Amino acid sequence: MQPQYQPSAIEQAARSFWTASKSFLASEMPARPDQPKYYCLSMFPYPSGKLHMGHVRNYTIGDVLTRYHRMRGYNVMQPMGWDAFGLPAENAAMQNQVPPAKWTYDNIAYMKGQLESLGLAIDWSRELATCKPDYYRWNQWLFLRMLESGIAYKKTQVVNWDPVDQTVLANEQVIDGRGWRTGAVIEKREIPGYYLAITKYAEQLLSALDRLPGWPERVRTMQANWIGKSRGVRFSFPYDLDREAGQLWVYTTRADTLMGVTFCAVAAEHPLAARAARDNPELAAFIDECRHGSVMEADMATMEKKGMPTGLFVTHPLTGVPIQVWVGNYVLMSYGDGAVMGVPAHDERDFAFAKKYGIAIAQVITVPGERFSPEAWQAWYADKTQGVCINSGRFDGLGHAQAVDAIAADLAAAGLGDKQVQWRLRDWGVSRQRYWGCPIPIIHCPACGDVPVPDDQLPVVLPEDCVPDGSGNPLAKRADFVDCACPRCGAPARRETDTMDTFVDSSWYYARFACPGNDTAMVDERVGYWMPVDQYIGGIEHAILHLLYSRFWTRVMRDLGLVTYDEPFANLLTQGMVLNHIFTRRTDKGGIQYFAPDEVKLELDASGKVTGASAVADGQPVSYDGVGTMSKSKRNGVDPQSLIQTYGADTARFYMMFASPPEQTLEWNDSSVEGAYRFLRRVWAFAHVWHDQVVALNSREPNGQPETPGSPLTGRQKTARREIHTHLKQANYDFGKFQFNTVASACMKILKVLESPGVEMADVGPVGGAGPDADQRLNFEHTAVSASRDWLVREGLSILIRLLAPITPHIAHALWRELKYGDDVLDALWPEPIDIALEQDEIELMLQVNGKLRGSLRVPAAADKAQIELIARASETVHKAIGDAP
RNA sequence: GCCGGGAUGGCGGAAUCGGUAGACGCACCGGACUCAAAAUCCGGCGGUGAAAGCUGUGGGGGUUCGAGUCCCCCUCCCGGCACCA
Repeated sequence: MQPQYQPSAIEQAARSFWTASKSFLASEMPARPDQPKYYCLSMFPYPSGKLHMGHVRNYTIGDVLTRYHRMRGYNVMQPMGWDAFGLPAENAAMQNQVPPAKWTYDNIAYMKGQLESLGLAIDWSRELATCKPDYYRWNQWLFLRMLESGIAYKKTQVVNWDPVDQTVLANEQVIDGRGWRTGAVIEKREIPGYYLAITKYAEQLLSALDRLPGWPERVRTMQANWIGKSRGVRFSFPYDLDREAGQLWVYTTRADTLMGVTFCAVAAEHPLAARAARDNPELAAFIDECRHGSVMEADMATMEKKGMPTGLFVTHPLTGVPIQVWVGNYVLMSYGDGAVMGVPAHDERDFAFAKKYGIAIAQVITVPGERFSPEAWQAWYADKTQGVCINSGRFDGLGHAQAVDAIAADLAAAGLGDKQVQWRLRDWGVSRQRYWGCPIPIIHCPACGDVPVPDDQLPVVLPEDCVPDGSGNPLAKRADFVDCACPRCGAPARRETDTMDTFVDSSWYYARFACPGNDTAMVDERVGYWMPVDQYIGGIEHAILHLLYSRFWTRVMRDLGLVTYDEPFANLLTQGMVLNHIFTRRTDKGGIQYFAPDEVKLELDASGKVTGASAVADGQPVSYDGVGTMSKSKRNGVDPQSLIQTYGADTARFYMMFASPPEQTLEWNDSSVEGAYRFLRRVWAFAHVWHDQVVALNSREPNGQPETPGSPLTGRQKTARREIHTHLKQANYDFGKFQFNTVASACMKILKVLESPGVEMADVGPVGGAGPDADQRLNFEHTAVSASRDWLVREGLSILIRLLAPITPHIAHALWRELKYGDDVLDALWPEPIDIALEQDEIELMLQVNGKLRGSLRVPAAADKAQIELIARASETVHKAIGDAP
């Protein structure tokens, strides 16, 4: 055994061993029939070039769980793949004149090497890349099924247009009016495209959230908010304009205030607004302003309410009073019918609007004991469950719920409306005007219109040699792709050049992992064995987009009879981000200069407190700007590759697990990485020192885990053993809670116990001076004390190595073999604390008198309450505490 | 505004059922080894105090023999949603 810990050598050897023994090949036919399956999945990466720390954290968490469950006896599967379509490939292509396909495949090859160097227990035989035809053909196939069932449909609609990426974005991909990827201000454009009717599943997607106890509360809440169910009344104001009769439909959650309507407001894009603008240039100009200006403002919520009267009047559905219609910039065309009733007395926005334009304010709700004033209505009328109707004719005196019921009933009787549920969720627009994506399998025929590509012509293969130049979709210029024959009439036709949103690709990859190699079906019976995913791990940033789409896609597959489960991910762990310190300096020109943490020297006071910072280069002060996500622009990134090269994968993994619980953010600290390395070195050194004794014992009793040592343990050894088993018990508890930071600390504590001098000394009272150093341990005589000591060390090390195995698999693998515990720690039984070891003769009790801590007391573990009280009363501290009391 | 999560030493973080607050690590301080330094090892490390003790988990109340933990009120921080009618 090497005396020095050499991570690169032992890590390479361990990985060669795993590869040679096909250790991580998963099978639907487990070795033992009673083995439960455990499908552990980390969100697959986009092959952007190289791994970042977020990936390392994500995949380490997944790997720890995979290896832990394997040693616990589960039939585990941990696959990996590549979310390989996407815009960065096109951008890189434009910069380097390289086809996106080549760029992507090169990145995959490099990043796969990086993942392998982390020592992940991945079944690479299931690897997939979404940009390969054998994967995306099933996107196309399912899309065609959705067209048949009406889930997929084509429409022309105002869409979110990202001017930088030159493509449409789904609502989910627009954040604060900007593109989720580019940050560019989104424009509105009317473009035809394909949509998936996710709204048909809105009710299911919402109600099933309650049946996902393994998901974080936060994610479920975010999805519920996004789906946005609201109950109210949809009704119409009839109108008759120049003998052109019609109805202005609106939606309200506050039908009880219907009698307080003093105006109506419609969105700029509303047909009624367009009609009024026909002979009103001023209004037309205003509508134009709204259309172009509104989304430009990132802070729409605080934008001033603006409007203009249309001069058109509609009729109040119950009173028949004429109501003026306005165009309002605060009315959204995309929600409800793009029109609202205006009740200034009981709605904040309507109030602001009415006040600005001098529209009447009519109170129709009163709260007993409060005096109404339009300015102060919010203060006393915040809760709609209080208050009753007034000035509302026959509805006077009704509370909120009864008034809504009564008014809805009257509207229904008049044939003008009824109660309705309204959703915030919109259908999912999947057309993208981009090259590097899955082709939409449609052919446009001049005679037959839009014709689906027949199944036997799938996949529609994307040419991989295009180099985009930034001027639109290069597919449109590829005659060999575009020109085709209409499948229906055979006439020359054009192939659709839009590709699918890449979120389609990631909506079902987890199911495909269960069925590698099937080229005749999207999925097969093997999904029945592996799915749903038992543990999914990924970033919180996917809480809405990817996770909601996947839940929707799963339901579509279920309704087509492809799968039988409702939810794809039984348990979800959202790992925290990896942060690092940010150092800056203001430049002369007023800009900000960033300094990498290793370019900064911290100034400390005598207690170790940071008092200032300066740049290493020039000694001038820099300011500390707290922590933030690692990024190139802030110069605070740490490259996983150099970390692994310096310390090895085990140190990187151990540090990641130790620094913070998985769900919390992790603040980078170079010194703590050193600490992790130091610990693993100490583990190795300790194993080296005891190598011969442990090997001797293991060779004598190859299968032996005897629960009693050959010669009895000394008192100190007994205590040490109890401590080890107590830490083990704690570690097992924490593993169950996914609290890996305290598991790591339990490992450190166990090593500390094993290293403590008392373990190898006879009971001769307190040991004077420092304990014997490592070299002396080797020369220790083989007395009875040393025999029981060897036994204790062997047991302690076997526990420690197995606890470490999921976190630092390479060193655990090497030590397990070096010390002859067995051939493969992967096959070792998970360690369990032994009751006898946990027993104590004496226990320490804390003495509290009147709630104040007054000392401690050692009593026999078997003592009963009366005995303890007797001992306590006899103790001096108690006497003193009682005696001092008045 | 609404929803969710937080606040514990110089720092990252422990504390499972209401029962020794600060485990473990980092940083720092002292010592050993060394010509010296690094590495390593030993010891110390919330505040205050010579000590006994007192005090201390964002702030204020409460329940309890006993509260970081339970209840009420407040402040601040992080994340999500938001002219959603």
